[in-house]
Amino acid sequence: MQPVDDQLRELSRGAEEILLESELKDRLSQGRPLRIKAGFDPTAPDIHLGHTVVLNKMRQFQELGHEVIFLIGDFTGMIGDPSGKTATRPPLTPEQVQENARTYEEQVYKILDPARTRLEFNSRWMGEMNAADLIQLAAKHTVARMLERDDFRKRYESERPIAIHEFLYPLVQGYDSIALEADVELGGTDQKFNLLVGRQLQQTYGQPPQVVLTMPLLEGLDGVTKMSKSLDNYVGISEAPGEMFGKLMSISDDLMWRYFELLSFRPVTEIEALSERVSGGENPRDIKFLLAEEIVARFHDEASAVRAREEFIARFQRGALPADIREVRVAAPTEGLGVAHVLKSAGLVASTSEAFRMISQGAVRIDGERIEDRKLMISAGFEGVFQVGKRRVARVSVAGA
RNA sequence: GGAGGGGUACCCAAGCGGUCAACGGGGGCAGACUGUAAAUCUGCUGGCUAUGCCUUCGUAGGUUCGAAUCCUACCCCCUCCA
Repeated sequence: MQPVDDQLRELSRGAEEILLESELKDRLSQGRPLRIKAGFDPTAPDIHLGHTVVLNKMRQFQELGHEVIFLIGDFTGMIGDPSGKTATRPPLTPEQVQENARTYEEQVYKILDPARTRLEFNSRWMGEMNAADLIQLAAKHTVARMLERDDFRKRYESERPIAIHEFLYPLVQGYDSIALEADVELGGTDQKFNLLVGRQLQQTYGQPPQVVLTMPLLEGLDGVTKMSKSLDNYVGISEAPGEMFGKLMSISDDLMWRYFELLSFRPVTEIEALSERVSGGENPRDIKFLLAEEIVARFHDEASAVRAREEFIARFQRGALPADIREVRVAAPTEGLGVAHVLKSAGLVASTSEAFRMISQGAVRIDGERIEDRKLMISAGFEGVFQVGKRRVARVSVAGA
């Protein structure tokens, strides 16, 4: 194992908070592999880069020789965690949970080392708990302490309802730490309260309290709100290389540094050097290329990353067509079909109204030539590459009836 | 159970009898520019058999030449009282 100070430096990189750092140091000094716990809700099996911030940290622990436990909160998921939500989440069936867990595994092992990851489900111990056990657990914590949690307190003060089971949720999560005898628990900053409950409960159950390590929430592509699927500002880790590369290139030059900090495996010193190169007048785009390539290579491979970059340059710098163009056949009467209808049938626009709008804005091209006549008829038998803007392309063949 | 406020396009939000397919902002899309799908600027942002027509302002009716705007009923949300 590496020296404690080296480990500590590595582990605190990018971390929002470590409670308590001195305790982490002590545990690392024991020279044994620590049990690292991180819990995941089985409701969102489509992992995006935002989720990987914590996964990256888990991986670091693995690389340092610690035991990482990937805990799927199937029991809690079946109840539904309503915290911070406006609407109650629909509870999941056991089948859905199983299905989601499988999807999770496939995706998560792109970052984690499967050989060094222990997969657990909290139903293993929670499923056996009876009402008396649960009440006993509930007796270990007080309402006042629950109300310390920001969202509970706000709701309580503004007289909005808090259901009793919402209080149970952090308790169950804390109990997971007891069942696993966790040394460290990782989570996003939004999990801080729950993680701290775990610390407190472990102590009442006679265990040393776990170290809590929180990671910041990654901003989405817009750079403002946190990355989430519902806001559609995310990069899914299963996305195609080209798509992933393009999305990463679309982030603002400022946001790029945040992504480097939280997503890149490059050493901090190297990132600082990159930053200086930009200050020195280098094109930030080229630095962004490095980021996009690293990420694409991580979830696909090096070759795909290089190809994605080359295609990006060809397409957006030189205006070339993408490598694979979707082929579409559109049926037309013998007298032909208006452009707007061809575009709509080919799925390049949502409606003929949109097609007309795009034409009037100069966004439509056929075989590279800009179309200005909205009444243009495309005759049966015509075949060509239709473009709407830079990103929507299809090779359309118009077949006679 | 009582009193009051509100439901408008993807989101927020104006409009409160005709000039409203509906101000403004956000988001999105497109164009220009560019060393980037950065930044910036400009435009667009209901549908269609398209310079006209059709459907939209919680739902269903009604008044009116004419309603998102007025009336009635219903549904939903919020605040206060009990």
